[in-house]
Amino acid sequence: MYFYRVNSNTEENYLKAIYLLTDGIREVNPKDVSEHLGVKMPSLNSMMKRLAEKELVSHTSYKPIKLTDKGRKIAALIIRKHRLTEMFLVERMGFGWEEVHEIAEQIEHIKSPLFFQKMNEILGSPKQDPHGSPIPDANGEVAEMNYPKLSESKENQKLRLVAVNNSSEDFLKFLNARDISLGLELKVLDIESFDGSMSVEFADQRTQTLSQIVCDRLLVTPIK
Amino acid sequence: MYFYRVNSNTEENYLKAIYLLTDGIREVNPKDVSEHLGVKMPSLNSMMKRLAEKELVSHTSYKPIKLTDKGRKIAALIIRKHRLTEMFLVERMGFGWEEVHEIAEQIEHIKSPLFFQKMNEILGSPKQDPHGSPIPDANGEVAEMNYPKLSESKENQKLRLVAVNNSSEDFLKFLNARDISLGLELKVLDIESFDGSMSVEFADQRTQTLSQIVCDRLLVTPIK
DNA sequence: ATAACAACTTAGGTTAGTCTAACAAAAAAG
DNA sequence: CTTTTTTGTTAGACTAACCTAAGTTGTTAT
Ligand SMILES: [Mn+2]
Ligand SMILES: [Mn+2]
Ligand SMILES: [Mn+2]
Ligand SMILES: [Mn+2]
Repeated sequence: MYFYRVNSNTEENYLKAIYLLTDGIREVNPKDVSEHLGVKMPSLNSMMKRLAEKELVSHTSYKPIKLTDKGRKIAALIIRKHRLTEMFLVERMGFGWEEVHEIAEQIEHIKSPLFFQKMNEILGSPKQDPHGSPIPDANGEVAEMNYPKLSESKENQKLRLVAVNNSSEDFLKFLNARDISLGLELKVLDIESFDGSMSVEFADQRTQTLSQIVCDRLLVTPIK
Repeated sequence: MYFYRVNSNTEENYLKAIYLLTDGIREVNPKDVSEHLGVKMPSLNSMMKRLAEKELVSHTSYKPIKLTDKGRKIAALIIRKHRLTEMFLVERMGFGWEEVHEIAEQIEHIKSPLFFQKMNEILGSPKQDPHGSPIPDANGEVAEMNYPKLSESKENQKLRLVAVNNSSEDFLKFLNARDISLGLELKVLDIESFDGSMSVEFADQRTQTLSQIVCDRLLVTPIK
């Protein structure tokens, strides 16, 4: 019978960062992780030693970082808790999708399997979070959805907005102000070749021009 | 314009412990606080220095400890978050009253005023937690309810169970097993003078004998 | 009043998690 | 193929939160 070693919140945040930068499976350069977390390289470096010691990451000097199977599973389960929380906050507590990330960043570390089990039941085992990101299952398995960006679409294509790439409050408020939310149907009318901006028509006939930066952050799926 | 200094989870736990041992206003001996928190005296001692430095407690060497007004308010607001959380877990997430304390112990430290505001709204500004303890208001003011213990009641008195003194999982499971929950009406039939145990009759005619230890933990109010 | 004991404080050590400064390796530029 | 720049590592310092061991103060018991 093994003892279940609990990781600190900080360790969990490092694991999650690596997961998000690698989809769990690729490698990532230390610098990118340190920037993602907002810590300096020596902090990253000593944490990698600890996590390597615990066999949650594999890392040899001057080489990129990768999660081990064990590390990947732990990270996926933290992300599961994060996304379940976001869904719960939106669906059961009346939060807007732009308000939930910071709170979920904290609640994901709550030590209580039952708490997240209850959330999951209440929500009916949701498969996506409020931003369209997939929720890993209770074993840490993720159904990878590889939706294309709106910016990669062609003219006249009819699309449905299924996820956003970026959950920053500013960006989501920008979308709110324009009544752009998940599930929205749209058609690409025109693509400006010199700046990559797109004119799109929404289901309710509204027409808007979206900058390339915005189009890069909207994930879509073709319809009809 | 003042900057709002955030306290660490640990600092919050110390403040809360002192509050619970003093009702916010009395003094308490360092030893009692250290035992309540499960830390050794030197840990308590150095934390008292920090909190005194921050003007949240007043403490001079070899004297008992007291919260300052500032410290009392902060502590009451943490207790508010704790009890709101317990209520939310029971009322909106289907937890039993015996399951919520440990989770609330963690969630009380979540940094998000909006999160607790939403909880409060959803619950309709509850005045008590699932164990009958009063929930401080948003200014940290508490309506002190001084319910007597069942053990202090006289024979033939009709009573309603309004709170429990102790929220340990074991005790609450003991009550669950006997279908004893808040609101239950009961009558004291008989008091054993040599061990302080009581025979009580519940509203549904069931009759039980409760040990003094149990009767000490049940808070009641007279009816009719 | 003095001894014994419990409560409290001080000194100093540990681990987690961060940082800056200095150095080493790898990658990019010339 | 050097030189420069960027990336990564090591060393060492700092704070928060804990501990043990040793000494002090205050309180009870004789
Ligand atoms: Mn998020
Ligand atoms: Mn987090
Ligand atoms: Mn509680
Ligand atoms: Mn707590």
